[in-house]
Amino acid sequence: MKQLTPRQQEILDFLTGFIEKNSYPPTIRETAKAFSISVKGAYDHIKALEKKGVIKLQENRSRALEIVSKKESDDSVTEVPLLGTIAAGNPILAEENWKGSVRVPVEYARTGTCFALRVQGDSMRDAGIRSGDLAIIEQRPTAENGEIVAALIEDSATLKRFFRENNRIRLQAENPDYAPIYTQDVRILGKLKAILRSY
Amino acid sequence: MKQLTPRQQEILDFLTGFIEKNSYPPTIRETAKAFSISVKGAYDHIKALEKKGVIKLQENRSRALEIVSKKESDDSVTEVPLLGTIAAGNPILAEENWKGSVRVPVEYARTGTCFALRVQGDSMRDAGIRSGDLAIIEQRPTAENGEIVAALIEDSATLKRFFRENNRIRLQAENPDYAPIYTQDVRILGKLKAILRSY
DNA sequence: AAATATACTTAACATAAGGATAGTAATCGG
DNA sequence: CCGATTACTATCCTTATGTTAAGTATATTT
Repeated sequence: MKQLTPRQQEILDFLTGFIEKNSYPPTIRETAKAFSISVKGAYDHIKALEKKGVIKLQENRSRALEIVSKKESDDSVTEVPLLGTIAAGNPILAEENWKGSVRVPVEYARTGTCFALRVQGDSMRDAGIRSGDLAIIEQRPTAENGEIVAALIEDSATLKRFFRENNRIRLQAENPDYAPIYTQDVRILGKLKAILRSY
Repeated sequence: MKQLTPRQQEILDFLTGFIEKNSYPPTIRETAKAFSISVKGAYDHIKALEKKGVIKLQENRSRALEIVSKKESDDSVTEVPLLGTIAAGNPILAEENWKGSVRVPVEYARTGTCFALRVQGDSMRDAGIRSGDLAIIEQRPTAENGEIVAALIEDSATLKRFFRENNRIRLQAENPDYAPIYTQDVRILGKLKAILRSY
């Protein structure tokens, strides 16, 4: 990474400060105004910063500016991906399923093998799991009887209690309003490790 | 802060995920595209989120969106004290009450003002709170009607739903087997911020 | 001396994006 | 039953914004 000129450093400081304050980057015009220079002046500076590799831009998009810097890591928490709808064929951790990521204390999740789901519906109500809760799932292809698992039912991950019976699998909700699901072929995504709820 | 609908939660998850990934927020059109809905559809959702106070917008500026809770969240985890039996006279955070400490991601607790309790009993069963859960409490001397609070009852901290009535306070369990407690004088330790459960 | 980089200017353009208007349909609490 | 809220569609308008063009002036490097 090349050396920045004093002026470029000033511009960069402004960008960082702006993001710090507003949580989104400034437009080129906002930058221009802050330094009382022309739009093109600011544009050139920002392009120069991109060329020197300290920021990244996306063409033709407003405020699409990212400051390239070190990512902080902390070993008492892990980041696990938060998944949304899960397309049937794909590996569950595929980009398409990704909805964001959440930080979880290591006590609750192991990096790499865990992911998070936002609970929808009250089918596990009597197990104390409520709509809106964050479920931390440890990836596993199968489970023990009685464990709560995340299973793929019609393209969406659902929490149910798992029971292997003679020639079928029973997925049991924990709410009398829901009938058990019997199936020979179900994709088990993993087993429930933790529930996090915030008020 | 009002409750979000499932759809609104989805939208919010997308916003958070997008920012996580790109370091700047999406435009309304990008949001619309992600959900394959119209621009106005996405616009309404975002406005609804603003109205509910979970995000902040600036008028007439592209991507000028800030997620409110994320404001002070950056430095990952805090340690909060885990309290056991609480001696009546003492300040709750007195050494004697300490049973250890737990690490919690900052999203769930603010340092200094929060502490943790291990839930005992099933009096809050119907609120999805179970024996063994870890409750994160934010210290407060009082609470709003309907909030779940930790109150000091006979030297031990108990979770109950709080209601201020004419000349008394009603502490209501969330389980028909438990009668409400009426009292003129109760010590409110704080209000429930989060529930963490591990399997 | 020529080429390149820095640090700007004014002007113009295309389109990305926010926001308004109008309307449909379903759900929910009083 | 009514009004409010949720969850959208489709069209339109205006402004905001990235980007290019064309140019000036001063340094720095080759």
